[in-house]
Amino acid sequence: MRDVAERADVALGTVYRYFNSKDHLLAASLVYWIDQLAEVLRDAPVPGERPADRVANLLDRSMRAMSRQPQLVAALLAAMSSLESGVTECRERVATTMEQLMAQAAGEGAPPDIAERVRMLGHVWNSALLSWIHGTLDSSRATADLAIACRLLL
Amino acid sequence: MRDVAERADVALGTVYRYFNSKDHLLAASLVYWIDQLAEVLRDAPVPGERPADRVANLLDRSMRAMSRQPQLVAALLAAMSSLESGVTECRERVATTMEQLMAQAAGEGAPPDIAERVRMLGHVWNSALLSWIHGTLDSSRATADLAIACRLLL
DNA sequence: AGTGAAACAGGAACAGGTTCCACTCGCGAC
DNA sequence: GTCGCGAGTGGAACCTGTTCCTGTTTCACT
Repeated sequence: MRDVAERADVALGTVYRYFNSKDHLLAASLVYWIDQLAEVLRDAPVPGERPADRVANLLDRSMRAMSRQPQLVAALLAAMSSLESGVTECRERVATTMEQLMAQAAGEGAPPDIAERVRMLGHVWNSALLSWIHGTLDSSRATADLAIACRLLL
Repeated sequence: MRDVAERADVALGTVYRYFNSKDHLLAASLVYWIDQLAEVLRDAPVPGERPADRVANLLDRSMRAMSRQPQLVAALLAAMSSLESGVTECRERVATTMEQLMAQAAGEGAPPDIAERVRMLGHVWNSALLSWIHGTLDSSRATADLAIACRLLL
């Protein structure tokens, strides 16, 4: 945090005026990151025959984007799982963005209870990401799990 | 950690001989906790007609057990999402235990690709638990999500 | 009995996230 | 013009997880 303050040319206390904690700061920067990713993905319509294919493709792309900065993403996601209050808001914004992207990618031919299914996919996405940064799953296996979940759920 | 050392009547360094970090200590105690829970659940066969019902019931019970000590569970789960090395082993032990329980509860009438489906359920379980301790989902909603996932996946 | 390794005590020291406080400065309201 | 206020400064201090070091005990093995 001292380094951040120095790089931003402000006092340490000033950083803490805008962010409750280090985790909050990191989580907020993940929100920024994801928003940018979402913007890029929104403009590039996902290919694929069936909804499951399209959503799987979307998640694959997101995964790929993240796996270009594994350490950064690991730090940001670790911060996201903090219990600190300011982080909660960030978590919800990220979750909403992802579900919107998925629902949109599902598009035509999606089952009527799509929202429910997309929420479940959101859960799998969360957990797969964590498994990845925790080293339990490498990025290709995480992507594979996501594809499986899409197939089973859509 | 100083308090732990004092309560255990050992020196601080001794605690660090057995646990890499505070997170490791907490994660290890979650492993202990879950193992006990698993023992209880193993002896009480889960009721339910179909596999989905039985697994949903199992997860409901687990959730109920955990929601008796929300703060403790929150602290332990927060520790589990640490990037520290010692914690990884604990995470894997917990995941294995849960998947065993679920596969066992699924029992007869389960689809042939049950292992895959149970892995997906494991993902949902992870994420639902986190959503719960993060306050995004209350425990009944988390249980509901788990039931939905069981229905869709089994 | 002698020895060496591992475990432990006791405590100092370090690191970095967080808080606190006294003070300054710019700016809009009156 | 000046008054009041909120943002910002600079730095000390605090808290607690973690490390390190020195000396001591325990115990299996020879």
